[in-house]
Amino acid sequence: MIKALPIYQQLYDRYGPQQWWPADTPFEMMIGAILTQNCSWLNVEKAISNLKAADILAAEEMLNASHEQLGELIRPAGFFNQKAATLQRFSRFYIDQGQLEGLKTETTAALREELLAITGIGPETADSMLLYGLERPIFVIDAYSRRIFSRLGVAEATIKYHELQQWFQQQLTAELHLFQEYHALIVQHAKAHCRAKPRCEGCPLQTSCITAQQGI
DNA sequence: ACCCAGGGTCATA
DNA sequence: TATGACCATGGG
Repeated sequence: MIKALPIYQQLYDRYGPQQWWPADTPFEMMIGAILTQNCSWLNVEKAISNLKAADILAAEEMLNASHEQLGELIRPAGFFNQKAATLQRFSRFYIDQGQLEGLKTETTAALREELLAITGIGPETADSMLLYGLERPIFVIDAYSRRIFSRLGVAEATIKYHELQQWFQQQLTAELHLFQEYHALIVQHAKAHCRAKPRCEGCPLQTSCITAQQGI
């Protein structure tokens, strides 16, 4: 039976602390979570840079901007029509709940339900916001988590989001810092290791490359 | 030219 | 419930 903590330790030994999420403010973090959906972080940085340059990286300003202007600014992050609409729906919610101070007073379960009710925000985006923006100990699952842990034999490749999340949360103590670092390390492993050439040399997980086509 | 990226929604069977 | 189409840009 493979345990989650030894895997974490191997990743941490190799890559060190990640200090996620890269953002100046919680609101910027949550905007980044929407923008990074199925798109490389490099493109997200361009979009965020555009939003900052236009001085609308704030909830009120984002609502005042037109759909067309917002879409143009975030164009590098792809799916810009969908994401522009999602950004404005999220900004509406953020203001209605009393911004960061208001969100802080809500329970994690209530916050999660409310975030998932926003069209364009699914489980991974909501949990990323909770973990890194609102500092709640929720374990974030992504495509890499599925590949790694299915290839390690922990679960089927088609395991549901909630089930794999429960697998982690049941055996790890719910410590914010641990959950934040663990997810970041999984992403770092995909970036730094699996894209290295030659691929998969000295893989700390001994499970080959975790990109979609290059597995075991 | 192809594959992929720090997903999510909606229609269909 | 469970696949498939669709959204769209930029890097390797």
